[in-house]
Amino acid sequence: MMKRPFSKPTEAELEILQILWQYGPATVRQVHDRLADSREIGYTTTLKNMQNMAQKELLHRDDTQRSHVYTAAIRQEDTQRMLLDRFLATAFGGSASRLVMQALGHQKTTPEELEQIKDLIRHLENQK
Amino acid sequence: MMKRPFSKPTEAELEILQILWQYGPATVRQVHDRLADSREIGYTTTLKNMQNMAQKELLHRDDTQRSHVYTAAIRQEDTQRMLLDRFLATAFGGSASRLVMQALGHQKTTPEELEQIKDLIRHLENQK
DNA sequence: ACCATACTACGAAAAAAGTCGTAGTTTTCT
DNA sequence: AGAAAACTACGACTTTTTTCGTAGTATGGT
Repeated sequence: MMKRPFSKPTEAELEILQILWQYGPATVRQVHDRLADSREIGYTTTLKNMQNMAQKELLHRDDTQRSHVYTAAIRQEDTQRMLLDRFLATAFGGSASRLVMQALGHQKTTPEELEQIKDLIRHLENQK
Repeated sequence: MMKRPFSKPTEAELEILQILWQYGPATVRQVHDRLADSREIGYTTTLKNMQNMAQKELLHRDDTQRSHVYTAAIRQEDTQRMLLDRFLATAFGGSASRLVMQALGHQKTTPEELEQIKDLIRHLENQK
């Protein structure tokens, strides 16, 4: 069963997806207000972007209400994987471990998270 | 001492940096030939990109020879860190461990690399 | 009912990124 | 020397992404 590929979201689109993933279905107004918290941006810009995204099927739209309600149409995990593959190739020349080292070394990671990662590594080592 | 910030390289620029980081100083021709291995692209496109990059100070240029020799002007580590920070924020909502898990789970990583990562984790756990 | 406010639709401008053709020089080859 | 090949400079065109103004319609308050 072949999944239909989805187009790569642009950066502006990712910002919006991020919000929808985090808060669930939302109106343009709600998304826009969040966006506007972090940067200067016009309402119609957000609107247009979300309309485009619905057209590209990055979002679903419920227009039974006057204020349309949008939902992410692609899963966060799938999207992140796709982006990661790309990023790995273009920014890290494909070296996953190099990326991991850099990510772990730089960011503050909680002990719990480190545990999780160790579990995963153990798992990887055992299978094979 | 404040380091001067450098502008974010575009994707095309990253491709070029990648090559220069890997092979060291090179001419446009050399870089272009490598690029052309992986995709269709005109010579003057590569030239123009590298000229632009020199102007932006992403590359240094030695023009004492007829074929100018270019060198990466920014360090691979610094660049990757900057890109990673950005990427982490926009694609993974800032969760480093989530990214790491995804990267390790998906890509094939060699046992040696896993060892390296384990070392790093041990190190992180001990300090604090 | 009237006015202010809130929405959507849509086109188009602005900005950013990528691509390449042409012209003019220098170098190499025969 | 003369022709062919290799380079750089530079402008311009194309495509992609982002941004927003304007117009039109619905809603809510008084």
